[in-house]
Amino acid sequence: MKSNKKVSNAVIRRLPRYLRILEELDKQGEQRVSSRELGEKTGFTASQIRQDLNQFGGFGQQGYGYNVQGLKVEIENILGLVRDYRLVIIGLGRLGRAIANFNFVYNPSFPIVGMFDTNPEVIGTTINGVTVADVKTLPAFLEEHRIDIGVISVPKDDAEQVADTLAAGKVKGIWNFAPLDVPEVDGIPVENVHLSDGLQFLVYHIQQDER
Amino acid sequence: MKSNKKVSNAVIRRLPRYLRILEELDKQGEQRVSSRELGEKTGFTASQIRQDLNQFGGFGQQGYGYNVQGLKVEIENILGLVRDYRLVIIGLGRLGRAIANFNFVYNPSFPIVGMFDTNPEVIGTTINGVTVADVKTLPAFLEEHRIDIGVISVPKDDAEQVADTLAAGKVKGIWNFAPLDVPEVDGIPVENVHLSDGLQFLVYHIQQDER
DNA sequence: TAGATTGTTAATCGATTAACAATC
DNA sequence: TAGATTGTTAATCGATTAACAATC
Repeated sequence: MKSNKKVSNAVIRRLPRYLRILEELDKQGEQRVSSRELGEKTGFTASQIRQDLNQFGGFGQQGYGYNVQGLKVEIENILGLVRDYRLVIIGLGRLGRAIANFNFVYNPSFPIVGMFDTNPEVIGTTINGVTVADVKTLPAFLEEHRIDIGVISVPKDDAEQVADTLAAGKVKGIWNFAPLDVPEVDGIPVENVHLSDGLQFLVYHIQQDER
Repeated sequence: MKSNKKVSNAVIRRLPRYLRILEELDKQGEQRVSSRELGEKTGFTASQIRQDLNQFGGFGQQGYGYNVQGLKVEIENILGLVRDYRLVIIGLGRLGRAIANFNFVYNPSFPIVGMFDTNPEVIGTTINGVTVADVKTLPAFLEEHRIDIGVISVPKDDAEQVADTLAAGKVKGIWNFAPLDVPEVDGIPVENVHLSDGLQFLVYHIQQDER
């Protein structure tokens, strides 16, 4: 760690992309990579990559570049990907089950350890080995277990209340899939996912091409 | 339409958010909204909102603000949300099925009219009324039907090849969920979705708070 | 050593915010 | 009319790119 002034979110959001490429290169057995190569593979400029990485430290070596595995580990450390993060998910309708399944397959370091819903037909069912409980039991569950991240996939109108319950239960972050922006509660970071926004952005460009 | 210089993507990406709020206000029966109110609800500054909207035209009225329904329609027009867009989805494993279900519920204007996979156990099954076909039949299907958007949810190593097939079949846009960045082919716009990146961004902030 | 590539400063570019005249 | 709020220009801010000395 080199500087103590806050690093911008724009930089942080690029780190997972760098990480993806580094994992790829590592799997291919590559030992070194230059900022130029990394630029080609990520679509950013070499200059920007060096600028970004130097916010955190001088990970490279003049005349050589970066050690693939070393840089991968550095970025994992920066992002905090050094331990598992335990999730609960609230709302196991279609969307919730989809997220649970996706997460089960693609994010093994983010185990979902609790599932909650209000629907009596859903409560008691088992998804990826976890039994869905009544959302009324959520506060007690959060009290008992140390939960890192709450995933919200309930209907829009219930989302804020769920966020409040999660905040009261001292989760450390909220990953929201309900189609509204959940505001920060108690300074707990929130990541609002709006898949449809990306689709609408795509449509804009499709329509531009049609002119 | 007022100016003909290209509007930046940063602006376009904010439009779906404005639209969400306007739909909400419209549903609540609100007739008018000021840039200040819109700013409070979206988290952007009033100044930025006026600046953004004026890239496309003067939709407001001094001393009054914006007409909710009018502005909603304007933004829908800008984004191109004036007709349905027909999708095909390739890859109906866990992730693909999740996306298909999500899309079926939340994006009714984006019907999935074709589903394709390589797995004999998946081919022939029906999801939301659509029967999964062998991916070998995809080129013929694209030839026969006018498809707007191809959704990619195949394993990483197959994604680029699928993208090429979609491009050859003259889709107008690609919505990619495979965990790599599909590059543009033939200038066809691509929206790469990386859910895990958002989760990693969240983890960074969680870990910062723990300092 | 010579060549390559970083780390870092300075220059540029673009996006956001502030300010206010226009006007409903 | 007076008050409110836009549209728009100018100022500021921040992020990206360029350049190059340092150095492996």
